[in-house]
Amino acid sequence: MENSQKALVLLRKIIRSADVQNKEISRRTGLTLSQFLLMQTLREEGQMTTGELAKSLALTQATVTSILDRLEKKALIARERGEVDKRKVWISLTDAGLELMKGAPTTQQEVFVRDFEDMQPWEQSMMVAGLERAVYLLNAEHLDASPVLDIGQLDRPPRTDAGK
Amino acid sequence: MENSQKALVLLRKIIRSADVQNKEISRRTGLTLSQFLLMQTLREEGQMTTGELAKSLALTQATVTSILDRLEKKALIARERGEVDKRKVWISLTDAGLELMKGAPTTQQEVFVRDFEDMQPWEQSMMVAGLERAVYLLNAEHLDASPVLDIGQLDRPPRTDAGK
DNA sequence: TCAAAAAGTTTGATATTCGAACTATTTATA
DNA sequence: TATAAATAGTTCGAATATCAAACTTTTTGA
Repeated sequence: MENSQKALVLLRKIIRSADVQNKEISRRTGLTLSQFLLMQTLREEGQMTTGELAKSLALTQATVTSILDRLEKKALIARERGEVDKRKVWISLTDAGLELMKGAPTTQQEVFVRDFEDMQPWEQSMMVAGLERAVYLLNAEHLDASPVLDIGQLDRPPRTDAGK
Repeated sequence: MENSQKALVLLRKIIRSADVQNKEISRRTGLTLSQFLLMQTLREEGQMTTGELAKSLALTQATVTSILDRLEKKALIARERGEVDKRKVWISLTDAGLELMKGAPTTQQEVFVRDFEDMQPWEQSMMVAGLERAVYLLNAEHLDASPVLDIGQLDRPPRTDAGK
């Protein structure tokens, strides 16, 4: 098999594996997968508008609105009409929402990290280098992604709305 | 940043990028995302049972049945009752289904392949090796959850219907 | 000033998704 | 060997997801 085909198959395996993980975690939190991914995005990015959420999740605004409706009913997110630009609606996690996401046990990732740290340094570097190269080819460097496991992310300074 | 955190960030970038791509592609084929992913799995794995599909996609059998219903109505997949084990139902792509998937040569993937082939052989090998290692780690953690047909097992032998 | 653009919601339609109950078949065991 | 348990798949009902199109409100640009 071509090397490029091998790489594509491996990438798809990574993606599928992540999908499985996300589904498991979302079930553990009592959320649907879409709700969980939306909450995860919010946790990473802080306050966002409906439109930004839609773009980040590759969904339409209408879809995001309907997911937000349900999360709001559960008091996991809050809507706030923009003050500068009154068309915008700023979404943020409530305390309950933050708590739920903090409690989302990323056991899977913990296992990944433990196994990773068992590898030889040269192996670690090789893997990171390989992944970096793949991300570059996928043109995905610009995508905003944080390591979900990193609890420190939770108290990232709130995004400044200024430039919006 | 820790190497392991770097790796997690890179993996998440790959996953988001793929999600966006998949949504684009599925729209182009006139399929929903779920239908597309199911067809993609079939194309990669060949003939599969409903249950194997469900496990591979991290869905319940009931869900897969309903997606299959719609794909069958469009004549993109075919069901065939197992001969050896009559409880099983073997799913395969029809010619039309194959054609549709062949015709979905994701532009993104073409770009990926072209760029990949521009790389030095040693770089190609490094990337494949890195990805392989990542897939291995991701698999290892999943093994305890579902011992049977694990997602993306590395060197799964080509499917033989005999023993089924 | 006012038409177009932008942000978000609503509506209506189809699809996804699950758990639970069901049928048919196979396997295990007493 | 009889039969209880397990396995494979479907059906059903209910909650969600998802989109396109139409709509409201607000901002921008000419």
